[in-house]
Amino acid sequence: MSPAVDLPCDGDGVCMACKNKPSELETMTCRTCATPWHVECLSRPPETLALAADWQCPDCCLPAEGALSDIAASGAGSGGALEDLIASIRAIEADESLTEQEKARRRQELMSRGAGKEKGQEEEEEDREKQNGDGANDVLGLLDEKFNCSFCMQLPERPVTTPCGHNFCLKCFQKWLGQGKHTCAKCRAPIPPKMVSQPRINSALVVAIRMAKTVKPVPGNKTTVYHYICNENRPEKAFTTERAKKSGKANACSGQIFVTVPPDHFGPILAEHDPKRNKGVLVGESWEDRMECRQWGAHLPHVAGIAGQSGYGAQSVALSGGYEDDEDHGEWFLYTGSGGRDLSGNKRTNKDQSFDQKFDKMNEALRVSCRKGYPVRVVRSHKEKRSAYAPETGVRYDGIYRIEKCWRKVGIQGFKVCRYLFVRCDNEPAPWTSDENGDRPRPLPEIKELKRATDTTERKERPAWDYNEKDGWVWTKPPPHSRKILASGDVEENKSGRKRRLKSTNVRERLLKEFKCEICGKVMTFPLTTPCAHNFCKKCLLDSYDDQSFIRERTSGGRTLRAQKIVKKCPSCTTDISDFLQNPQVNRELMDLIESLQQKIREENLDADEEASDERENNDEKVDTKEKNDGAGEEDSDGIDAEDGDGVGEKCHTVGRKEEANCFSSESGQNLQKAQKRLMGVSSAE
DNA sequence: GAAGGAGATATT
DNA sequence: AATATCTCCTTC
Repeated sequence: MSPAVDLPCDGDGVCMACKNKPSELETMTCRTCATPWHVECLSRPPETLALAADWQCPDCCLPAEGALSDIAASGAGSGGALEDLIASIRAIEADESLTEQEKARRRQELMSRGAGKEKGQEEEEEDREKQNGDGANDVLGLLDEKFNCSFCMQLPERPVTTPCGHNFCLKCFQKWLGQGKHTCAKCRAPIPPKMVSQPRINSALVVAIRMAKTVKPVPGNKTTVYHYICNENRPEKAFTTERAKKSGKANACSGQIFVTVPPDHFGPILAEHDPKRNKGVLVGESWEDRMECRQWGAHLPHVAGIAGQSGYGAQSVALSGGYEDDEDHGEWFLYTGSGGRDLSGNKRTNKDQSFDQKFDKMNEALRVSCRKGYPVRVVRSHKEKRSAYAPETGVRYDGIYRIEKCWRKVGIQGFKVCRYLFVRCDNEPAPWTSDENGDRPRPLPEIKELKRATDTTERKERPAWDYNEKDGWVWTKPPPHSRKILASGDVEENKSGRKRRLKSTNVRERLLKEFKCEICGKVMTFPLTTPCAHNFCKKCLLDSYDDQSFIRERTSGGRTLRAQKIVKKCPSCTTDISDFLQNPQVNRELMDLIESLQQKIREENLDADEEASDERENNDEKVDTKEKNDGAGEEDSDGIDAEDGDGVGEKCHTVGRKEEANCFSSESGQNLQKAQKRLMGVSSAE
């Protein structure tokens, strides 16, 4: 429609004009908007090398139609505005502390700010940004940057969707149109005249974005995916921060956590938790040091020997020779609790005990694992020099143990220490044995020191991790539900967490409802947004026109008349969308969002199913929990959480205990199927 | 060359 | 604040 419009390169570096991918030498980058352009396809390439170095693209430079001048004209209006703006942009460019991405963001911000903004609007903008930051982005983690308006880099306030399926703020869009641009700023597809003169707000998006912005950050769920994503931006190896480098000191930063288990995951780390290798953490696997061991989730704390939470349980321990009372017999060992040492000041290596250990903190966590019969992962470090079972180098995963008993005794140094009897109970043989089978239940060793023991605790209930002839060592009840709802750094892990979570579930489901096709009423598949801002499944919309042709041939008395365009009204209004229907483009951003939402909901349903099982377990235990009040203050009852399952768990209540114990692992598979079916019910539009 | 001081780091 | 570490650096 327009003569020789200059086109830049797209995100993949392909020139939108000639469709070739020019080499770096053949492209020029605009100094203002940092967009690459194919030099050969420019209608007016720079004449000299000097000009090329300081080149501005056609979108940014031409005084008559350039964005900058328009902004200057429509903005402050004063003569110096343009110069000011350019000076500001140069300043951003020159700022070496900014990343390229940050520079681009600031440039965009400046451009949109320059365009005649009233006072107070900036503040509003900041608020909005804030909300984007800890609201939408964190809440759902779904309305991420790819959904932002490409002009202002924010979630669209009044979103409009082009027929080519791209979303922008109305204001930004209109500003763009005001510059005489009648093509999509993202893909350069032409924008129909009707939309130019009267852009429509996509109200489905409005509601969705508003909802996302108004909810507070929610703890995600404990799904593996979540924990994985949290670590994506870390390097693969442990690293040294700039700060540490400066002082020439330690390399104590952990690299990525590769496994997708929550930090308080009990038991083996299975293949399903290991997206990287898909094999899980195997017995005998070893790592260079505690940092690397941490990355594979076998034992997370990089200093402490016990991983656990008082009142909840301990997930893993490390044997590294820190306590001289330890006694290692391979298949069983006596472990000493932590504490009792004065490490104040800089006495990090102080091995001298100066006070009694108590069953608190980590020691209490171990005691909980003892009472419940939880599986505890054990790693041995080369630093354990007195044990024949310790590895020569590095840190090795030796499998699952159970704590059969714990007590206190007076240790070698004369102060009381907490003691734990660990007995191996893994389906895989230990790294030091030539036996090809895993452990079988074995009689407890005779412990001489038990005679002088105090505060002895033995397990009274059925262990959560136990042996049966058919399956070996398995969970006899659902593993404790992860309390690590948020990623590291979370401090708000309490009862209110559950409320917010409940809300978030609803929000996600409501969000999905917002994305209903206006024809089939189900969540859209391949969503189309018409220029009149109505949303449909691609299939629904295309199917609703019997006559697939766009032009009607007319004849009159043997004479061919001018062909007549067939009017195709939008199913939701009277607008003729026949032009749009010729080449309807799926709103990919919207589709991605919908898919993410569905994925989240599916995971949450799975989660809810598990929680329902948790509750059932709790009910069973209610009788004997009375005597235990340990950690009551900080432990929020799992039973409350279970209500999240919106009735999903109901059915499970009819399942007998015995069956449930045996088929626990297959149960989750069934849940997956159930969840998938539910989801299909919502989303299948075909 | 070994031992230990000191600073960094992550989790409770 | 504590912790069953890691590293670089200094001291013996």
